[in-house]
Amino acid sequence: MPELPEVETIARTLAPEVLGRTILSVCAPDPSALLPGPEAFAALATGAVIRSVGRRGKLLLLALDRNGRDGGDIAAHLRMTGRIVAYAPGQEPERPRAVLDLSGGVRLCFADVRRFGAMHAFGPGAMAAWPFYASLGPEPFALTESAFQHRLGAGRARIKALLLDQTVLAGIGNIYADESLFRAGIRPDTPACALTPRRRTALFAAIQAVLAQAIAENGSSIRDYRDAHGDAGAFQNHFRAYGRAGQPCLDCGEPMRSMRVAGRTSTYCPHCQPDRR
DNA sequence: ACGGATTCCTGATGGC
DNA sequence: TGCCATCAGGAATCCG
Repeated sequence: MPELPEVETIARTLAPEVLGRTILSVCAPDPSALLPGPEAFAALATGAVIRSVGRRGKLLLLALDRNGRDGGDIAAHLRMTGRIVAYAPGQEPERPRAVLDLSGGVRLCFADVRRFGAMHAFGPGAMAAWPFYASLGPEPFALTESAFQHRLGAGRARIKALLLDQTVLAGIGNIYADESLFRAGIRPDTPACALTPRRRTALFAAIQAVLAQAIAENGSSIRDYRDAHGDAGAFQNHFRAYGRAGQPCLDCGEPMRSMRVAGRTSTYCPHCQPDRR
């Protein structure tokens, strides 16, 4: 599922394919893929030039330019199975929900078997008023350690629920929450009020280290994730917690266990991630 | 207010 | 081999 490292990789691989190209036309085999609707999307996007490719949390962002002025934005949320792939002329998109035809014969394809994701088009300045966008917390790499400590608060909310909350920190999903908590030695259901400053420091370092390594490995490909060239990532080969329930802990050999936290399967080592310290 | 359950959706998987 | 139940989960929404 595309989280911060995957979307970052998509942005990096997509940029050289689409920067400076004009959106010539839009088609949507699945009209629900485009918001606020296929006609409105086409009206906002057609004729605009892709000025920059970026990321905010798990959102892939295309900044548009129209006649040298701000042309609005396109924000794609891939949820679980979404893919954004740039196809060269002659290549055929695979099961697209939406296709943007760009100058030079390039086609930007949005595919998404489970249809949870969407591409949103916004006029100039309008994206900032989108509630989801406006409520996003800070980027994990644009935040001081003390600010991170403060954002976790001192309530009874379980730490994993906080890491998954995009208003607390933007970009972390189930994979990187489990991996970060394992590396920090913190059980997923530990309440924030039980985390000492020392534990929070370890968690902050673990989050940054895990995300940086995952970006360096071009993300994690469990099943669906691909970058904008259609290539898989490699961080799934470095998982130490996610998906390893029943397998021996790579640090101590004890069987990994799983529990439900915040509605998600959470895998942890009962020895290396003891409750409350 | 805050946590939990439900909903959306389809393909992979496992049991029988 | 085929069928069916279960599971995967990001975020909106509802509910206690």
